Amino acid sequence: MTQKMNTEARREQITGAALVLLAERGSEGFNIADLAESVGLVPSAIYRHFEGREDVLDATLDVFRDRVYGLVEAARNEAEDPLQALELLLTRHARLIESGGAVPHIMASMSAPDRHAARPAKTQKIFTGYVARVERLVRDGQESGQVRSDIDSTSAALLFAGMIQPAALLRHAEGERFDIMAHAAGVWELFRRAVARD
Amino acid sequence: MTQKMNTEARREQITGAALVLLAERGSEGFNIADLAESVGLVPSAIYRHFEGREDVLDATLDVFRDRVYGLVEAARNEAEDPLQALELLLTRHARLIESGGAVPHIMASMSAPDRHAARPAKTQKIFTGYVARVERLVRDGQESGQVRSDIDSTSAALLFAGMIQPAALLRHAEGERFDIMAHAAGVWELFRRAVARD
DNA sequence: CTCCCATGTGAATCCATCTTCACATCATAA
DNA sequence: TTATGATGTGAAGATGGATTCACATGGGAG
Repeated sequence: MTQKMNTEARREQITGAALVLLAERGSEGFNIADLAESVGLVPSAIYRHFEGREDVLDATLDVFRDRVYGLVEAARNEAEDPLQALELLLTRHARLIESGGAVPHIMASMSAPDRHAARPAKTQKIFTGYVARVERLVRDGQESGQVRSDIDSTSAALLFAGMIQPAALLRHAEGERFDIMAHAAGVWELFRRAVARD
Repeated sequence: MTQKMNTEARREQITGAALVLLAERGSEGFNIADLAESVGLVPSAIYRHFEGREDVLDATLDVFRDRVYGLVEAARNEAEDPLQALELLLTRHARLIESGGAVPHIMASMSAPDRHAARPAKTQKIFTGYVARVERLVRDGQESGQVRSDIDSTSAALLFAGMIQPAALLRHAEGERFDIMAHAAGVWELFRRAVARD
């Protein structure tokens, strides 16, 4: 029999594995059997720790949110200034996607409505929260004079989000052939030119 | 009994309805019963015109591709120059999303793998085809001197695609409250500043 | 050391779809 | 007008995955 674990540790293990599966296949392809297998359990064992599939997804979404928001906070703290924070954030997103943690893929896939329908609302809230955090960085940049004051911070934040999303799709489509780090660098140049005060 | 129709007309009606349903709920929530109902048929009738669910999705993807590529061609033909074509294209995407035809939503949702797995490859091909077409517009702009020649056309094309994708998500999340036309205008200003030769 | 409850298992069972099938009906071609 | 094949219908069957449940087992409190 698989080693027993207390529920708390097991839940973390499971949500972590779920995040990987979601990045690979989206929520449609996500199923309990594969999830169980990926943590070395039998499907029914999942129900010792979660109420059901939807509950797993919900908990996984929490993990996801914390990681993504954590990325923004880390970038903010480590960078010297807001513009550099944005660049750092972009780089880290790219690296995350490169290593398989397809953030935007998850976003898109989880927001598809299902009949129980608490999940899409939650996903969307995570996205708007993300955009709001980026927007704050942009506004900070405006206050510090690095970013042009005549641009709309919301537009800039959405544009920033948009730099990452297609990259994840392409990465999925083309795999290794798509050099996502190079993409990040190229697109950052464009973004900087659009928003930076020169 | 529902009026009979010849298969060709019925297929068009069905794929059209499928596109609407996909935009609303993604491929996960897409089911034959609802599709049948939305064209006033009984589920089994769908099988008179398609081999099965996957076949419906495949055919719908064709319709989708033609519409999206058609949008690019139309913009190219109607505009005076490449840059204007891009702006026109962006506006039309926005309008399409506003009226419920959530293009990027469909993209993301259809690319999720399933076990038969021909669909994701096809979806991704549509996306890369779209990016390639936008990239051509960018290069045309470079040749005509409107667009800076020192930017990477692929990066620019992906950035362009990225202007639309988050907008569709937000539109889904916030509905009417999110003014997508205003977003398009704001983000276009940024894009233009990034790529236009001034 | 031993008992017990949280955790793990395998075999049902449930359930929502998709899919098939025998039968009905309409469009249309001759 | 009528025969025929294409299209529509309802009910039954097949499928795949989620969920439940009775039973097994091991880690740790006492």
